[in-house]
Amino acid sequence: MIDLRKLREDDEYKAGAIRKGADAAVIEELLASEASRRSVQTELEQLQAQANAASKEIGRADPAEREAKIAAAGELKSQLKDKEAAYAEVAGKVDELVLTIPNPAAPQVPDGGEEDFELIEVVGDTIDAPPMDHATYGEYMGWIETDHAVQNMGSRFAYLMGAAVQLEFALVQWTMTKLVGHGFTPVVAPVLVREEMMVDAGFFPTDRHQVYTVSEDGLFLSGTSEVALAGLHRGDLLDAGTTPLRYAGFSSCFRREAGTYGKDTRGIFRVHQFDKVEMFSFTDAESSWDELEMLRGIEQEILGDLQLPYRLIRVAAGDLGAPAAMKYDCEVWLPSEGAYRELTSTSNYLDYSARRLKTRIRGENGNELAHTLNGTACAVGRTLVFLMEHCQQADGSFVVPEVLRPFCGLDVILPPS
RNA sequence: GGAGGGAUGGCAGAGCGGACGAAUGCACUGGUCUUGAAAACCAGCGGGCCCUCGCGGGUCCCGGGGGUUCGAAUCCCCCUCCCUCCGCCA
Repeated sequence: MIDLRKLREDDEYKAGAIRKGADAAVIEELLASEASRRSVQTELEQLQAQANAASKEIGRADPAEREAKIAAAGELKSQLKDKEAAYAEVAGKVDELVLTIPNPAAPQVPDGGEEDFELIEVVGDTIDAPPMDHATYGEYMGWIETDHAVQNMGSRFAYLMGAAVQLEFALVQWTMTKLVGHGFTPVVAPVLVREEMMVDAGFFPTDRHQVYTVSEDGLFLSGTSEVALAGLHRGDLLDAGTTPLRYAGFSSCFRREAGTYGKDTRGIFRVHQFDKVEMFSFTDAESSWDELEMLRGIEQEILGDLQLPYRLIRVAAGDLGAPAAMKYDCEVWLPSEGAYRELTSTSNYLDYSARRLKTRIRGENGNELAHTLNGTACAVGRTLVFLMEHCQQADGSFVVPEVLRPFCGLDVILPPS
């Protein structure tokens, strides 16, 4: 949730929201509602003060005077009811509108949409397409089964099988080990969450269409463990000095992929269910930008260790998603497509999500909202996609990246004879 | 899934319609005492929002949301969670 006071007072903040596609008219409507809410609140509180005083008097009054005083207080009560209704109406308007305003883009974020990113760094050399793209190769190796998956579960589902499963767990274990070394607390996060959690983490109402609903129980399947990790300090007032708090969450992730018909339909590049190791940090307001650089560094370290060629970009304002103020993407070279495709991403949400989560830090001069950040450590399925093309040899064998070998006990995986 | 019992400040725990934002203890902070510490004593010791340059003031919050009442931590309804017993289960 945005900072209403800042939206009112800071023009650059407001401009940042508009750069992300927020409707300027809606923002003005929100600001007008909020101004009206404040004035109604003051009036309401004055009435409440009168009513409270009147009631207290009744408690102290002589029994003889009570009846008259109760009648007088009853008069106030009806006024109060009207004012309460007026307040509820204007507050409801503010609450409704405020959730629709995205977190303003930070000043350093470029304008524009998907194509308008800022290229920061290109690492490693691109290679030519291997004999088989990942989908063909996955089927060839017996690693990806989609025929029955489609019949049983529908499109965009796959069975992962054979040595690919060992690679999957090796990636998870290797990543977790690395993150523990960086001071992260490992977490296996619940995937089903309540609606309030989705709202507080910043996913509802804007991304509701992307989320699977378990309506009978009022639960939602989260698209990333970020949701549950954000909830780890929901409502907490943290002591200064306890941050940063860093968590490495593992979970399966579920996405409806609405509106992506016909896009990335082959193999497992874009599926409804995948596993992911996610980094999540709670920091104070002063250190979140440094933290973002640290998360970015870990992502680059992981890609470097896997020897995947990639480019680092700063995502443009229009492509940030509602809660991020700034986002880096690491796009890895996908040889079969001759293009860089997104593998990992890290964002600074500033206090946008913490405001709803009510995650605060006790400070010398009052309490302040925490900042939250997240970053992909390893999107397992998609990492396998890239590995299947980069580690694929001319003879069809698969050379396991060196860093993973201790974690799966595999070195070279031979094709079926 | 069935039957009961609960949810109060950092923790423990009173209060069960009227001066209660809430006793008391512990923890914590400052002070007195002490060579120093402990003990003892004194004081302080929530959160959100609004108004105010500030001092300060107001309001809301006793799991969450509604309701009754002049007045609710206290009474009623719904929800969530926890505990005990039974059933089921990896």
